[in-house]
Amino acid sequence: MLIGTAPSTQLVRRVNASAMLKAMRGAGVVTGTELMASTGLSRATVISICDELVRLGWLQELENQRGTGDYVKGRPARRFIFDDSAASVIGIDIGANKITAIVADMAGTSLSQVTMPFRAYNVPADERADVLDRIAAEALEKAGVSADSVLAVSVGVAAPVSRDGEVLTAQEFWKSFDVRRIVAERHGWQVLLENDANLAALAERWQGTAQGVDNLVVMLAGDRLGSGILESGRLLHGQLGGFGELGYLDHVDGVGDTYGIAHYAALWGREALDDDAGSTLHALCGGEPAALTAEMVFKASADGDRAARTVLDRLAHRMARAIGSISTLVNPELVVIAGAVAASAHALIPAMEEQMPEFTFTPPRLATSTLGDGIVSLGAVRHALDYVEEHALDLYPASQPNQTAAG
Amino acid sequence: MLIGTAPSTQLVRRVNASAMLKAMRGAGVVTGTELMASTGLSRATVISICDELVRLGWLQELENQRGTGDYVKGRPARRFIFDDSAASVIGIDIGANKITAIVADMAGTSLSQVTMPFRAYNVPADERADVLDRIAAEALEKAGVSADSVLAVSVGVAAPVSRDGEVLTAQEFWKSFDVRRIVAERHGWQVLLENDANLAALAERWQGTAQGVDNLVVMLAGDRLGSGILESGRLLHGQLGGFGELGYLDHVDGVGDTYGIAHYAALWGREALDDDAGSTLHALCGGEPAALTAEMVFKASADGDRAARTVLDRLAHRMARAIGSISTLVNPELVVIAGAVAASAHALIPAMEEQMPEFTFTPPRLATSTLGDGIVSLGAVRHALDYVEEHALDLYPASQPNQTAAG
DNA sequence: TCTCTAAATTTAGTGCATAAATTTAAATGA
DNA sequence: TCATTTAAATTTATGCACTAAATTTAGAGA
Repeated sequence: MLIGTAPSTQLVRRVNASAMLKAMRGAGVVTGTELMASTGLSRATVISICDELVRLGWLQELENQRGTGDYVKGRPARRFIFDDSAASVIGIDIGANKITAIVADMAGTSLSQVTMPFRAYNVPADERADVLDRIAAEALEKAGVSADSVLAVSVGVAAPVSRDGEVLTAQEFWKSFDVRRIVAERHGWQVLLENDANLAALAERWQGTAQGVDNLVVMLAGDRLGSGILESGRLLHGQLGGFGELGYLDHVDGVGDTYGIAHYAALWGREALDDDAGSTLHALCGGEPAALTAEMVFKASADGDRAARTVLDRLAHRMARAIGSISTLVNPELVVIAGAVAASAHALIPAMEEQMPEFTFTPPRLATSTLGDGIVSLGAVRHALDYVEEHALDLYPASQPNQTAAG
Repeated sequence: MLIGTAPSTQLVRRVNASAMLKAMRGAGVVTGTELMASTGLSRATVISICDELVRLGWLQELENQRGTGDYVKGRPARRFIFDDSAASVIGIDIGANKITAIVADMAGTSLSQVTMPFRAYNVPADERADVLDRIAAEALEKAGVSADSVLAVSVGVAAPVSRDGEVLTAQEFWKSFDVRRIVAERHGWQVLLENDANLAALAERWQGTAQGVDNLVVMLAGDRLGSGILESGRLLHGQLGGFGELGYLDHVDGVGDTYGIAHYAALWGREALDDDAGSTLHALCGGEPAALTAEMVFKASADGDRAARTVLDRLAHRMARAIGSISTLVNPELVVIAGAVAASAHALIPAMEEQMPEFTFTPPRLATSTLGDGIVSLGAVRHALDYVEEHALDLYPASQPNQTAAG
C-alpha cells in the first residue's frame, strides 16, 4: 500500500526546481556543473531535477554531448537548454479603437504581432468577443504556434483592475464585456487582466529605458493620461485598482481630468491657430482647426513655429506639475513617458527637467519610451510570462501533456 | 561520520514551525488536536514541533493536563500555550522635542511607557545617544524585564527611511546621529528604523480604526504633515524612503510645504485674531497672538466662535484637497488622520467628507485616530514584533539561551 | 477491576536531499 | 593499442521531515 507524504514535503523540490528554471532561463546551454555553481545544489540533485524538467517538457537535453570549442578533458557533461518553444503566451492590448495581440515564446521573443480595428462602443458584446477570438487566432497562426501551447493570456484594459484581476469600473462597456470569461470559456486559457498603464510599466522595465529600476512611474499618455507604478519591483493597485489614476491631480487649471498630452496638444494648438493666421501650424492643417492633430503641433514646434512652441511649453508645464506631484508622493527613481506621443514628447523633457524642482523636493530622472505603440501588449506578454514562470511546475507544456502521475 | 543534509531540507520544518507559531499566537491554550486542525499537519508532526518550540523557549507546556470544564473522556491532551513573556521588544518614537519608548511582550501588551524631553538640535550627538540609553533602561526597569529578553527595537524617525532601514535625508541632525549603530553597539539589540508616519499606519491597522484594512493612508498631522501608506498590507517606501511625502502637493496656495494641521490652525487663528477683537478666540489667548495655540482654535470653534469656525473650514478645505489628491493616486479604502491634533481634527471630518467628491473620483472613508500620542511608538512595537515573529526560529528567547546544537 | 475513549507514541514507509565512493566517457600519450 | 587522465555521472549510505496505521496510555466511569 502507498503510504502518503506531506504536500509540504514537496515544497523543497518545488523551491529547488524553480531555482533551477530561473537559473536556466536566458542562460542558453548549461551543464550540470554550471547549475551546481549557480544554485548551490549538489550534483545528484541538479541532475535529478534536470531529468524531471526534461520529462515535463520545460528543458531539452542536447544530443551532442560536447559543444565545439569546449574544454575537452573528462567525461563529457550532459548539456541542457531551456526550451523556449515549450510553450507560448499571448499579450493583448484592448484600446479605444484598436486591439493588438502579440504571441511570444517562453524566451519572450515575439513570434507575431497583429493589430485590428476595434470599436469599443455601439457594438454588441458578442461582436467584441468575436474580435478577441479572431485576433488571437490570427496571431497564433501567423506565429505558427498551436492554441494548445498557450499557457497564459494577459489582457491590458484602460480601466482600473484590482490585484486579483477584476475590472472595477462603473463603465457600462466593461460591465457587459467580461473578457476573462469570454477567453477562458472559448479556449480554456488562463486569462489575466491588468490595467494598461501598469502593463506599460512592466514593459518599460523589461525591455525599455527602465531596466533594473525598481521604483518606477510610467505615464501612459495619449489622448488620455494614466500611470503605472512599481514600488520595489511590485505593481501597485490600491483598493479598487485605482492606484496611479491621475484625474483631479492637476486641479490648478480647474481641469480635474485625465486627458493626456495628445488631447491638450491638439486642443491648445487649435486655440493658438486663431492667434496667428500665417503660421506653420496654419499651413500644416490648412487653416482647418478640426484637421489639426497633436503631431502637427509637435512638427510645427520643431520647425520653429512660435505658437506651437508656446503650446509645448504649456504642455511641459502641465506634465511637470503632474509628474512633480506624483514624484513627491511616490518618490520614484525614474519617470518614463510612454504611449502614442512618447517620441514627440521627447522635446518636452528639457523644459520639464528645468521646472521639476519647482514642484518636488525629490526630482526623478525623466525619459521617454522607445518601445512605441506596442508597449501595452508587450507588457502583457511580460505579465503572462511572469505568471507562467511562477507556476511552471503546475503547468504542462503542450508537447508533454499531463505527466503528473508518471514515475 | 555525519553525513550532511541540505539546508534546504530544513525549509519544510521552518515553514511548518512558522505556521504553528502563527496558529498559536493569540490563540491561548491549545492542544495537539486543535493544531492539527488549524495547520493541516499530522499529529506526529504537530507534537514533534511543539516539543521543539518548548525546548527553544517559545512555548510552555501546561502542568495540569486537562482544563476544568473540558471534555473528559479519553487520554488527556497535552496543552501548550504561546509564552507571551518569552521575549520582549521596544518601540521608540524620536520626536522633535520629546522621545517616547514602549516595552511590550510577545503578545503586544504594553508593559511600560516612558516619555522624556528630547532636544534634537544644538545638542552634541553623544548627549542624544545618552537619552536613548536612559529611556530604554528606564522603560525596561519599569516593565520589570531584563535587557537580555529584548529581541528587537524599532525606532520611528521624522525623516525618509528606505526599505532596508537607512535614514535618507540631507539633514545634518540624522547624519550625525546613527541611531542604529548607537543602539546596536551599546546593547547588541537588533535595531530597525522606520519613518514615523509609516509606523503610525502600522499602529492604526493593528489596534486602531483601520483594523483589517489593507489599503490605507494615515496622515500624521501635527505641526508637520506626513503620510504612511499601506498597499495590500505592505508599507510603501519608494526609491529613497520618500513614499508618502506631501510637500508641494498643495501647490495651489503657493505654499509647497509640509506644515500640518496644528501649524495652520495656529497661524490662521492668529490672522483671524486681528479681525475680531471681541471673540472667544481673543478671550482664550488673552488677545496675545503668540499665546494662541491650535487647541484654542478648535476649542473656540466648538464654542461657536465664528472666526475660529472659518479657520477650521479653511483647514478642512486644505486637508480635503491633500487627501483628495492622495486618494486619486493611491486609491485607499480608508484615510485616518492621526497625530497630536487627531482628536480635535474629528470636527473637520464632515466638511472634508462633503468636499471630497470635488477632489477625487474615488473618495475614501475618513476617520480620526483614537490611539493618541503614543501612536508612533505603538507602531514601532508592532514593527519590532513583525520582525521577531518573522525570524522567530533564528532568535532565542532569553530564558533558553542558544540551543542550536542540542539534540 | 474492567471498559471506553481520545490522545500520545511507535513503527514502517515515502520524498528529497547530501557526501563520498565508484563508474563512465572521451582525450591523450606511451 | 591500450593504460592513463580527467571531469562528469552514478551509485551507495545516510539524514531529515513528513504521513498513515498500529499500538500504547492516561484518565473517567461502569
